[in-house]
Amino acid sequence: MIDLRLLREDPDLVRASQRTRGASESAVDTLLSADATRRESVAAFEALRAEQKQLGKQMPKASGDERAALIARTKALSDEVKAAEETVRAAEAALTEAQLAIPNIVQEGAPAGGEDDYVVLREVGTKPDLAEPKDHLQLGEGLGALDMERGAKVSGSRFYFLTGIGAMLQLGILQLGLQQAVEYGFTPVIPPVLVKPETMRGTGFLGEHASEVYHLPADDLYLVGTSEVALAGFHAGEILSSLDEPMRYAGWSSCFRREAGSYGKDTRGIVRVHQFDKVEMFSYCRPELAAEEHLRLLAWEEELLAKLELPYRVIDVAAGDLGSSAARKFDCEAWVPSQGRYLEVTSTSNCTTFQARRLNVRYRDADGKNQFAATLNGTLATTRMLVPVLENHQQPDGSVRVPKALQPFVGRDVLSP
RNA sequence: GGAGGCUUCGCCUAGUCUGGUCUAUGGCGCCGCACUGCUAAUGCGGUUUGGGUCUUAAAGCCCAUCCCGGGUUCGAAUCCCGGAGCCUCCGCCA
Repeated sequence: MIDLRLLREDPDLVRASQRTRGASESAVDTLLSADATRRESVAAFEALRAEQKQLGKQMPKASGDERAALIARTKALSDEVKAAEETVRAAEAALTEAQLAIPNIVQEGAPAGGEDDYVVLREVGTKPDLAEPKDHLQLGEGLGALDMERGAKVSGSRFYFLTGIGAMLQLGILQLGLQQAVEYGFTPVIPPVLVKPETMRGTGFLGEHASEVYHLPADDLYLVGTSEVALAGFHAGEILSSLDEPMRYAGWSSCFRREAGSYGKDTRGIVRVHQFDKVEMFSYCRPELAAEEHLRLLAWEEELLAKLELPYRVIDVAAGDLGSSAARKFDCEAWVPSQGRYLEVTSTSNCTTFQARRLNVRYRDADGKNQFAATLNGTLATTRMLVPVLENHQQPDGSVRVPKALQPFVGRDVLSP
């Protein structure tokens, strides 16, 4: 959620942000008035409550008629206090609702507009020259690495088995990612993948993404769509004693997504699936350092893509496509020869203090004051990377060259049928 | 699954039976100051968090906060109900 103080001081900044996203400007005025209403109701309640406490103090000393009069007075006051409290509660609920309706303030420099208004920052690597590229599914099946049919038999569409060399390849990619993260000082984490509603809500995934999330009603738990959820919740409600250096975590987990509303989209192979594995970078840092930390996460993502020897491009995602928590987002898209297009394989978001405000993650600054931390996340390695890895490194005979960095994990330099 | 115990301002802890003087005790830690010819000891002071109000700002004042949510009451850390977490024992499973 956005900072109400900032909103009061500079509502035009928020309006401008809404404009770049193509989102509602009137929501800003709704929030402003909800804020004013809440403060009025709080003041009214507190005045009554102060009187009640004042009179309550006289009670033990009073006796006889005086006491009877006091009780009569405070009895009436008691009802007024309860009513005022109820008003405050309603005002607070209205405020929260209005506050949740406004997404994070877009970082300066992010392109305005919608999904197609991204800006390509750079293209890296050389696309392979393939006469008739096979797609990852053909290659994967040919290698005995991927079994979609049995995935569907056992669990339904968008489920799959990674078998033999496919399993090794995926583990290799993930381990390569985790190893790199550890080298750069990340704390590796294997988090729970089932989380409580408050954790899911705190990270913002029960808003516009609610239909994407698996819910287990018997236990009222949610399956995470990314370990970002658990890593963001890790320090929820805490005051971090020092944040001079960013606190960096690398979460390794399975991820679950319902992919509701994507029927007919990316139905072939493992591009879009209900369950996959991912190593996710997550960083808590001081807000003023968030922008540079964001670039660092992006650089680490690119470093991994380079190790996988993939051609890719980096895009600066347009404001309208950021999602509610991000102020800025960069995607790395790997080249997919069979489709002749780039495919998103990693994504890094700077959530500034938006997510931390909801999760109540703070740190003590140099003056000893508590401030909300900034949170950032970025994909390091994921199942989806199997697609460009198989396709870009394929050879005419259907074998696949293993990138050097993966060879120690996979145990061979060429995968053949 | 059953029974019991616990949860207090960073940590430990008093207070809960017997509701008001709890504006929550003490210790440890931490911060500041004083003193001593150095970082030790001692003394004094400060030290939950959030919100409101006022202010250029600070201070001040007010409200909330004793795991969470309800209730009883003029008044709840304290009594009642529900829930969560932790611990112990029993059962079950491994």
